[in-house]
Amino acid sequence: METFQSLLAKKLSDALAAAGLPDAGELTPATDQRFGDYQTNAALVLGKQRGENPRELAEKIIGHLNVGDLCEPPVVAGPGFINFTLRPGAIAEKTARILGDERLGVVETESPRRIVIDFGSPNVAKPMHVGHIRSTVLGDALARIATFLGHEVIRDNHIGDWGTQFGMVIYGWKNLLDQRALQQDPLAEIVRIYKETNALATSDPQVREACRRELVKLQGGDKENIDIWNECVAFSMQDFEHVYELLDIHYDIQCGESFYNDRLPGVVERLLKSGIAEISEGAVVVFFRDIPELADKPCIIRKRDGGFNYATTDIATIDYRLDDLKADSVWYVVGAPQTLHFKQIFEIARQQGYRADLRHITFGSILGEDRKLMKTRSGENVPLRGLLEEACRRARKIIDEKNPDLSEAEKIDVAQKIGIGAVKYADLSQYRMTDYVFSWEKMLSLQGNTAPYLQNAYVRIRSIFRKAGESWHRHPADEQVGWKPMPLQLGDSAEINLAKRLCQFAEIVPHVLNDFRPNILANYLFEVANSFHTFYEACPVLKSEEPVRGSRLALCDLTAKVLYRGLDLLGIKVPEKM
RNA sequence: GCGCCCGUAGCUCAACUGGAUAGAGCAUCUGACUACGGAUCAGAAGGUUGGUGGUUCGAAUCCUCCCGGGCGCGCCA
Repeated sequence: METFQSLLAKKLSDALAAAGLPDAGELTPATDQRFGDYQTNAALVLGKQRGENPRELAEKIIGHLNVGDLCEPPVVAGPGFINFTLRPGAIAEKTARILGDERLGVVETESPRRIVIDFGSPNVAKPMHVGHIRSTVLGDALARIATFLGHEVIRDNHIGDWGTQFGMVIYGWKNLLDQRALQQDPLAEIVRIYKETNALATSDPQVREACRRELVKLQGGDKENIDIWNECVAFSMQDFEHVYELLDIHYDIQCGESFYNDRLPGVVERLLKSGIAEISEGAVVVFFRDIPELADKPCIIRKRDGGFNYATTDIATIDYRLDDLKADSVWYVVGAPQTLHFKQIFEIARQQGYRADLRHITFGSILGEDRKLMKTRSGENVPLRGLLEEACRRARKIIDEKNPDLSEAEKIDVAQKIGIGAVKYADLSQYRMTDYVFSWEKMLSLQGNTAPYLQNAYVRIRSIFRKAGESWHRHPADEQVGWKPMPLQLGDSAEINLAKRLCQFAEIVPHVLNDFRPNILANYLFEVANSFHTFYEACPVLKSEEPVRGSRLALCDLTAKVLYRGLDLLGIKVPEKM
């Protein structure tokens, strides 16, 4: 199904051709309601190119525009914009058709790709903390949206389950472990011994050396150390799974760093053989002499002591994803501090001849109330699990106040949907590059541009349908077999605005992936909820007469569907009551 | 020192990638409750987009130089 935007873009293109003009400019939603619904700057661009008067060009283009079925007659405005205002009849017709479409008008991509999305990636022997929210929630939302648009998505959890920290964990396990504490709260005890060993190692060179030896034994396949490592990984995975269950985020594969161990020597060997890497000061290093930006920033892929580091692992990971998984594209949802690292390994991939689309999707840092960076290794981080449980507790408290009549089971379910939704939405509704100030109040506030506001709009609609009778009892997720689009009656400006908004869903969703910005979708959904509330105040639904009543119910129905689907694409659930 | 990112209303953030008079939400003020769920709605107030110079029909957006903040820069991940 074509969107208004794509329909008008085609008509514009036709008109330009008919006028003997080249394609130029773009057709976009109007920047302001006063300018109608859509606008094009084609005449401005052409005027500049050809040294002609833009307003005269605009008139000429309008003379060839054939949009009477969609719009009022287009008008020239300002320096030479052409403005389009949709006719209510066209909006009503489109709205009805979207209502009958399972995809709500969103067309699948014409060039589906296989995309590996690398997100989350917590470290073993450390609990997940607030710093993991952004990558996890953002990556999941992008995966959902890409899937909906017709791409084949592989969600990969690149767990940090290998590396020098295990020297310390194993040393601590052998020397500091408290068995009783391990049984009570395994991960907490592992974290404790890791932290204590870390402290010892910084002050005592002998401990540091002992940790290094444990690491070498682990890497050499020592049975005792491998067993300890396995246990630590298992305990950590249990903790991760609990968080993923709460978040309702699930992976297709979880190939952690250790998965690539036996591939590392081959990677280094191949890069040396092909001349991409060379030996420098005893280490194996890749230099980027031809790239000014990286010229003085070499990348070490084998340390002087023969050990591999995470650059080696990431190169092996790219090989695996492209050669074995046959990915066309890999998206790394990883914080901005690693920008240089990814530039390096992407460049190495390019030098090896890979032509896949590799993207580092960065995001800002999580800051504390003091506006300083929350440190990963400080040990003072807020555990993610506790944070999510706290969110649910706070949501529960509000539900108890606002809606005490719900059953206990409903309260538990609703509190989880609201609490988790609030945390996710807080992240997804803002531009990913800006730093995020962590704040309980901000995250859990149920006022304003928040998940609960959107959920409430949905709940109100569901409440209307509960009262409307049997024939309207379909759930928005249910299939609609045999739905016949019926003409809507759009009279009130609140109805027209809401309908236009709903038609834009198909324009917004694909746009999110242009720059990996779910906040565009979040803001759109907020506008939908806002338009709905305005409509809800201005236009009685159940009390109005047919055919207006049916038309308004249809509008409510589509609003519920758009909110349900839109929030689902963000990984946020909606309750039926709240 | 070099490189990357950021600076928008008192606060938290938008602005569909160069479009018209820069928009929301909190907070503040004024209205609307015998309510299709008020977790709402209508309205007011709030700005030299850090500063400067430039590019052009047009700049928060692009280029220059300053100011301020964050992050990174050979054997950690």
